[in-house]
Amino acid sequence: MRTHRCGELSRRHVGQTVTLNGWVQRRRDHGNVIFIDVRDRQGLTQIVFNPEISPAAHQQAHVLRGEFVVAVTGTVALRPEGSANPNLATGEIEVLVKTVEILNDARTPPFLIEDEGEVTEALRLKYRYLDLRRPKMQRLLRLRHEVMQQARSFLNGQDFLEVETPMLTKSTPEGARDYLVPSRVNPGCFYALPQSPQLFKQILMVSGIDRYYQIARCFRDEDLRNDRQPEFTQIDLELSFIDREQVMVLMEQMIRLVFQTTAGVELPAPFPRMAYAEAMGRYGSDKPDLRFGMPLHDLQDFASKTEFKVFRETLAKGGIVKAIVVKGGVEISRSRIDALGETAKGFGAKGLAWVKIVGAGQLESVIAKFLDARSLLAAVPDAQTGDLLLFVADKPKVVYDVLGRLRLLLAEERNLIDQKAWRPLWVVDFPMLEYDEALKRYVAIHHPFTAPLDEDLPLLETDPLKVRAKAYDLVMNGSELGGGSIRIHRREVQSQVFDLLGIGKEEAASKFGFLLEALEYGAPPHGGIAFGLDRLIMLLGGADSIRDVIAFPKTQRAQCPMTDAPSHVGPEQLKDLSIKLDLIE
RNA sequence: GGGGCCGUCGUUCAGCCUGGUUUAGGACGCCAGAUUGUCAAUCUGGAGGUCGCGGGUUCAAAUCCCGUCGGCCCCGCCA
Repeated sequence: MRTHRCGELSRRHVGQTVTLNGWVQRRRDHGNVIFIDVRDRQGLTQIVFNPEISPAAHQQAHVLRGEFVVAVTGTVALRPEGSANPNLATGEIEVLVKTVEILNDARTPPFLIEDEGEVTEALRLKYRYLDLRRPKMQRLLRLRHEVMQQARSFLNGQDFLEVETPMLTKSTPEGARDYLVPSRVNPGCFYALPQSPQLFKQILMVSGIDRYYQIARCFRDEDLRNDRQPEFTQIDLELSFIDREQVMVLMEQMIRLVFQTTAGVELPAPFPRMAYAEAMGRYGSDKPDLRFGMPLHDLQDFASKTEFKVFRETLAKGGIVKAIVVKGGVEISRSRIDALGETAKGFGAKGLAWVKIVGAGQLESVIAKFLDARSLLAAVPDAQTGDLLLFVADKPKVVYDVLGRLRLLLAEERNLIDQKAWRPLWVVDFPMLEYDEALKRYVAIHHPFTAPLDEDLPLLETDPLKVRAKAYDLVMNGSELGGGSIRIHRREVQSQVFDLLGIGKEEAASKFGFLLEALEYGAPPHGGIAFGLDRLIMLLGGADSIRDVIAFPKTQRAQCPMTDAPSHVGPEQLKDLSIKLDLIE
């Protein structure tokens, strides 16, 4: 079989007799001389069939077709003067074939195995094994492997133990919808596939594992998106006897190493930090994209003094007024601004006020007569002649959300994003709870095991919404790479939080009883974090869909076009599981 | 649950708005022949499509209407 890979031969090998195995990429038949590119994971090598070297092999070359699997043996030779191919790693040499063996033939593939020319994704997924032969997909799979290896090797070096946790586990309240698995030996009972190994990794801390990690598959039965699959992978870890500062410092090292070794990207040290309140106030997002400016400007003072009724009434009702500055935005047409207004309404705003600064102290706007140019420009020092200001007045949550999203949309539209920049950011001091109007109760922003800041502990009883958590998210270029927290390690605090979340004693006992009990047996202070591996690969590899970084992903309807999963099962299988179907039309 | 875009030879795209001039066209691929230096080889010739599916309007439907299936994007959802 093979002596070399298709990407490794160079002028060093000239004169050697080698055997290559691989797939026929392309055949160029010149009559007497036939060229074939043989491809494997490593690359391409041009092999030459010449009747003067081997009439038999030359004869056989006529039947070779794309994607045939071959073994070729021949001599490595320098290509003739002027015929080297500088675009090919092996372009200086070629293999003069003595013998060729067809290891397998192949049907004509439904699409070409090359990066050029996009093919419908449905077709790619049906023939995923062919799609994965394409260099782009090979590169992404390799990148994924390398990221995992770098993370593993870093964590191993830091004395972490890789421990596997169950896939068949217990359904938990809160969070996403669970994937359920019926239990045959316990009729009527169901396992849930883990949404994350959260509870187990905390238990492992109680077990004295001290430092745990796992490249963990997680399952969430929610609707899919461009960056969301029903099963995805986390680099999941947990540490004992640490505080959040130590976690962040350690994780920065890991992320910096991964970026450096797998993508050659040097990230700043240390990563900047930002409190949640500042992220929301300045960027309208808890995962701000720092590759461009366009911050939100606070207009409380200005709005309180203006004649514009909408602003004043919003303030009177406890709302806020903020604005973003679109540099050079006077050129934006009225119809485009109206469309932005519709977009803003789609995001939940009641409306979008706008002002064009057409000259020194000169405003152009339907509301210009209510506004004093001088005090507006004083309130928004960024704004200059030629700029467009967009205002939203509403409850804080709406203002942040709408302006935050407009900020991203406009940055994209106006090409303000530095595509080469890498801007990591730790977002810290998240609120622990928010109030869910629909459920009429508090819900955990991170999860119910997140510890409150020590100094905010008393607020748990007096003003729970003011309580900040020992949580941290790592954000890169506006997407969340990972998040974690220091956990509650004392039973009484955990019970208090469950009370606030409206999780009764009985429910807590039946759902998390094992964790609560474990906390009573000497649980060490602990905390951890989980990184979304798929999204990390997307960022590093420049992939525009999560499906491109997963070998066998699902379509938007959570189906696999290759295997046709999920599928119906026979009555015997259902009977074994004590399941009767009641399909709703 | 909701909104949007898309579906035409193996692939990809045009044609659709404004129904008939289309025997549904181009490129890539495929097949055959030619070809001794190509590497997205080239040249010549050829095969290949019930226009996703069903129904309707019409003298006439790829084209207009309704429904349906599938793909993608987004909102909701994703502690």
